[in-house]
Amino acid sequence: INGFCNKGKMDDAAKLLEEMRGKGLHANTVTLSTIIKGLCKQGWVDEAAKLLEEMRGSGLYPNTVSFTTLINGFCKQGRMEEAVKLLEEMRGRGHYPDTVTFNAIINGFCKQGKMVEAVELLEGMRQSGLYPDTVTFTTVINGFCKQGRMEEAVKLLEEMRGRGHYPDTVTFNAIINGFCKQGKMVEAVELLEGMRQSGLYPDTVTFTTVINGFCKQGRMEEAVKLLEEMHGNGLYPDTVTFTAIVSGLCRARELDKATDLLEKMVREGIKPNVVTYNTVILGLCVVGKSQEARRLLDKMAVKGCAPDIFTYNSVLRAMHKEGRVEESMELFNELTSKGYIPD
RNA sequence: UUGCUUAAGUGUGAUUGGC
Repeated sequence: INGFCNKGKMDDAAKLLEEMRGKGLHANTVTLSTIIKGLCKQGWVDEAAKLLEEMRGSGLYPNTVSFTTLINGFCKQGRMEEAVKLLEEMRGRGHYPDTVTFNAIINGFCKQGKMVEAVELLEGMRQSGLYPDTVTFTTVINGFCKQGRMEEAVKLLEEMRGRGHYPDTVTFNAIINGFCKQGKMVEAVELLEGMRQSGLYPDTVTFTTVINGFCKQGRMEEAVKLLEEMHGNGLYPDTVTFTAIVSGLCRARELDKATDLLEKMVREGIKPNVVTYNTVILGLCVVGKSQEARRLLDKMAVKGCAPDIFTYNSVLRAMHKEGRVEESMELFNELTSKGYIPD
């Protein structure tokens, strides 16, 4: 059931649940939490909340994990008031929030850019007898990074160390990304090379972050050099890594190299996903090759990668720019008939 | 009864040319 829920296949999960019942097996708290998570992942948070509510008095009790999962679901939708209300409710029902619960809420505030609330909660956890952990600090550090407040991010990194918490690779990745987004590649590379001194190893995300930083500055040679360095570190580029470079090549108007790289990654057994295709399609559109873009849109579908509204928008806009009104009308009809909602 | 094992929750990277 967890496997299906993680893949978003709620129908299959329901079938298994049904099969369980048929065999006289009872769902338990873990089953309940698993299904709540599955519903939330689909964006069906209200259904998840209803499910938790309905389980009252059914002998199937939600616990701290169940509540936290649902709280995280609300947070992911930016529904912070409801998340906080649920926090109160679980307390009222005798379930104590733990560090994971707070981390979910703190992340929710960070994603809304509400750093005051996030820091307040980080400091206020103690009053609930809870201690922030590496995830808590990383969450808030990332929040500062996303706002470009790098001084505060670094200050918090030092503070967590002072409090005896060790940053991990994810913490560094967040900070490195912050510097990259500010165009401060010197600092980013320094951290990439310096993290070993903290006993930490860069991973695929670290390299991809810095590679993307170089790509965004049009420094493709340095990006490719880093890509090659990965192997020496026992790391392999993944779909995201390749997409970052493909995007850089598109930006640099090197469409031939971008399409070559797309084919190369397939040969190396790394599957392009919808973002990768969108990147190349947008690249083609921008240089006025809407027909080639259209062909690639059809091809991705054949390869089992469904286009999304982003894909269609790129091609539609390019067709209009090129004065291909009929083709764009045709494509528009196609997307609506396939059930896509124009945005 | 005791022990072991397994299953659920939180943080980081890629596509978003108005010029």
